[in-house]
Amino acid sequence: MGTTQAAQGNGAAVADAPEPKYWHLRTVLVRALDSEFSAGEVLPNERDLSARFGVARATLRQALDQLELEGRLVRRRGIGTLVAAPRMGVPVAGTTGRDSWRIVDAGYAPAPAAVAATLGVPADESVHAVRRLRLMHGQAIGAETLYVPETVASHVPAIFARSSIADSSRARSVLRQLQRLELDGESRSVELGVAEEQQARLLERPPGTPVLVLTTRYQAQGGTVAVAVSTYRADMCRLTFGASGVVDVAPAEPVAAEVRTAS
Amino acid sequence: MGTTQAAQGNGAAVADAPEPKYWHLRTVLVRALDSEFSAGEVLPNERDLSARFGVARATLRQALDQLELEGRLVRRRGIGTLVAAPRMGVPVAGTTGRDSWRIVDAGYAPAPAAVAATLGVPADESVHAVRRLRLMHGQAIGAETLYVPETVASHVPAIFARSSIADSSRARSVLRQLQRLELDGESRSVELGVAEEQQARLLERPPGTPVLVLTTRYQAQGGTVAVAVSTYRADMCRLTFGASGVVDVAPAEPVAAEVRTAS
DNA sequence: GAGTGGTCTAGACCACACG
DNA sequence: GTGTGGTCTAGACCACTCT
Repeated sequence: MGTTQAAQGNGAAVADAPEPKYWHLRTVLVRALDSEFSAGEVLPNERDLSARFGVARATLRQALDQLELEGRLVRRRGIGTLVAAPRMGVPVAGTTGRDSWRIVDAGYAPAPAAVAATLGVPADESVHAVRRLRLMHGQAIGAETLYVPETVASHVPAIFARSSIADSSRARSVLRQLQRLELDGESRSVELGVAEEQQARLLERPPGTPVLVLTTRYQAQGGTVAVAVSTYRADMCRLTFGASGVVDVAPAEPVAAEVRTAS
Repeated sequence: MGTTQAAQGNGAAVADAPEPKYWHLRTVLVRALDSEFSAGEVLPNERDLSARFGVARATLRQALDQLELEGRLVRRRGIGTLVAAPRMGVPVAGTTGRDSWRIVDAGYAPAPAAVAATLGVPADESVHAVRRLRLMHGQAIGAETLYVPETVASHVPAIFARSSIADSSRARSVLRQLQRLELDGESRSVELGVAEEQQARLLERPPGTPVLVLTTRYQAQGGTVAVAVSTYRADMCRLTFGASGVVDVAPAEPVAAEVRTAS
């Protein structure tokens, strides 16, 4: 090494698979985290770490980015980089379950196009929208917006019925009516997304934070009577489905299972 | 701008929320993608784009990283950056469903600690492991490893019974026996992960690719008789649950729903 | 003020796919 | 060879938190 470049400096395997430095670093750090650190501990700062490993800070950060995506690190501006606690198992309730939710606000406005289509209402028709936060251990881990057409939640007090006043009276009223419905069931989907400004603020994270987007369609009378779009912090949550909403035992972390593949 | 620095150059909002350049760029690009591009189109190359927007290439790439995480872009080395097709709805079958799976191989080896614990077998005890690929439209979208204790799949032909020979005979035998079981149900969980070398190879993606990790616990006779760990490409998949495994209509993309929040 | 992570730059080389 | 994305560097400033 002489010039300015670096790219695949390649410290370990000599000439096989040009493993990127940041990926190798990640592997090293994973091992260190597993053996020498426990949740809540503070890592050395990025400048020290990058010096210790002989890489540029940007490269080190690329490795830390990965680990943060995996939920193994938490970085706090002005504080440092901490070892994250294991992900929480977040039950996805069989019904509009009885968990710790905190109502944020509610309104009456046109739903996003995709939601309107699912609900089978005209694209520009206003619906009730309830926004709430999901809490766990006093932590905001998810933000949800629940969309309910007026035809479903028709008994909203007259004061709110067609206004766009936002408060928790409307929210409570809408939720109550939804719970009273005889639901045929729910269908759900999960995908990866990033938090936009609004969600990011609710989750107390910067915009762009990866989130698990859970979309729930509440079915009744042969149609979809409500849609909920929830965004859960991908770094902290493991969404759990299934008959029992109980705490689950296995974190299922070792993705790269070793399976003997030859004689 | 005169010196070398840049940081919060802040092109738009003058003095309000110091929005990072890359985030602003992302917003601009999202709009462009929505209005001026369609799936499969090739974007201008990164050097041109960064010049056009007056930012460093690294900054542009930060914006593209976000869009790729959201599954809106696909970057192919040596080719270019393409507009991604909308995510596929991937049904998570109610049972060991009849989808397009391709058996990769199978083996007999100790399961990862977490899996062993869930199965209720000693940590060092060998279990059957079947690895298969999930295909959709001829595309590999997920890789799964299924762990079945020997006590459950006991009728494996003698030739494979306790050897570590890996082939599809063992795989088929194990799958057949699992399907014949009377299952009480399955419980599942979904979390975000990154593909390690092995999975990455199967999914034809570089290591570190974000994946949705789906863990399925098959219940029978009051216990867990098998565990499957599946990793799905997070950029291409939307995992769908629910009574009907049918194609779903609403992509639920607009996460940042606009809810009137004041008078 | 000192220390931390977050953002940004300018320039370089590498690995890959194509003609 | 040419063009593309992928990796890496060295150095800088910004925003935040704590003392």
